[in-house]
Amino acid sequence: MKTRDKIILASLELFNEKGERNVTTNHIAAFLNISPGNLYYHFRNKSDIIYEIFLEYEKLVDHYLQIPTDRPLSLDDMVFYLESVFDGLWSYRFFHRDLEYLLDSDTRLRRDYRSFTLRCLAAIRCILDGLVEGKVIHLQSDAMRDAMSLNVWLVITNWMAFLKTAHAGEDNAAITREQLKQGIYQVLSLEVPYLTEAFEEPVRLLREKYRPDGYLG
Amino acid sequence: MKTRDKIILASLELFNEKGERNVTTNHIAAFLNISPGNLYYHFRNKSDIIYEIFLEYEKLVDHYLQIPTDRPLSLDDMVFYLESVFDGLWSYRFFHRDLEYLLDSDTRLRRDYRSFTLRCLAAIRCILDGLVEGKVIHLQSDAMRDAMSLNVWLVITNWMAFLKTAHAGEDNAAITREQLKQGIYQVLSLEVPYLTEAFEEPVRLLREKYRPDGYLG
DNA sequence: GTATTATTAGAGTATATACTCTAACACGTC
DNA sequence: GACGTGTTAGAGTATATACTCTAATAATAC
Repeated sequence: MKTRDKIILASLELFNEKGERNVTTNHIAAFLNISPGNLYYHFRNKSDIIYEIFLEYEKLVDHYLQIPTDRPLSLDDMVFYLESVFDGLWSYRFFHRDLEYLLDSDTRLRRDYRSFTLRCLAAIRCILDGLVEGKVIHLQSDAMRDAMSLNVWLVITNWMAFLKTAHAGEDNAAITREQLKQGIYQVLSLEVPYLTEAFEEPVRLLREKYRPDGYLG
Repeated sequence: MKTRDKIILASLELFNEKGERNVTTNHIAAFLNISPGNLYYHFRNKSDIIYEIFLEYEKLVDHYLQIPTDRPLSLDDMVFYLESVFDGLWSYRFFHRDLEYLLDSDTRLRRDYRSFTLRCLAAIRCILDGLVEGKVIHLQSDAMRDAMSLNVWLVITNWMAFLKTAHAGEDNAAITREQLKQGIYQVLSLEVPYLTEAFEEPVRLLREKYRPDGYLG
């Protein structure tokens, strides 16, 4: 593998594990057994590494959130989208942790992340529209669909942070991918009141599957 | 005013304005025209300042979230709680920004913040119960009330971060207290499907009042 | 093989950061 | 005015951080 790619991979791994703030360029170089000079040959600065990681994150999510608009959506479709998004969130979980700082120190990232957010919101809105068309949910008003989309986004992007703070464990509270997926339960809860009768039971079962098991304990 | 209190106040102001990560103890001392030695006479380290600020934040929110359980709650009650919580969020807005890092570097804060979160969740749950009793909303199942409480919490605590990222403005995007309050619109949206018929119109009007005016523009 | 370019090592630097230490000052008490 | 306690100044330090520079090595082209 090319050194440049190794740097990106190692950075992502270290960022996810320790948080971007706690990982210096020297750490990354040491982790890879390369010199700082080498690292800086491939990247002008730390921000550039982060930006590169963001581009991959963006690509991944954009890939998964290609919503077909020529057909209604099923419950399975929705589960697929949720699973995909939470997978992405897991793989790049460092990102939302220090988001504000990252955006403040890189205007390019700020611009791109903003449009990424808007794209995600639009995709969520599309999914809702598709689910309405597929008679999974009913959600008449346009404004309510928008409000709902945004709430879905807020719940998804905040779930990881909530887990980290609510977790009873030690400082080094290790959140698992499984626990993260329990955020799906919360998103499904948002949809419950809008379900058509036919889907009340299927979604009940689905939520059962993702139900958290006492993270508040 | 005592120097100790001045330090807390100045720290809060600088943290809110620039983010905790960008504010050093030397900055705080310089801002107050006192020496670093003086600052460290009053606080053993930066974490102690942050912890002290958290205690005030906690006290404020705990004060507002005293929910009477001996009577049903009205719509006005709910608006009061929402306004209060968002006010608190505004006054201590630096806190949620670097939350994970802060909790990682101070186990005492981690412990206390966790119990604070659980208390807030319990309070939200109480409010929902009170609103059901007051026939503002209907929400039968226990599990759904819990899920709803958590979603309310997730939306509230993530609203500020969302604004910061979605804001079209420059790097130094100045979010206003008014924009923050628009988060209330999102919380009210969560409740819409559960409203009793009598409260559909009042809440519609209320939401109108808080409706965002094109932050996505 | 030689010239050129891409890659790498590794020592080094300017700056910042959290924090310390000592001496002085303020202020009340007796 | 002497003593004690609480407060403050300000210089200083050990460490870390992001990043640079030069020279050497590998890869590629011709």
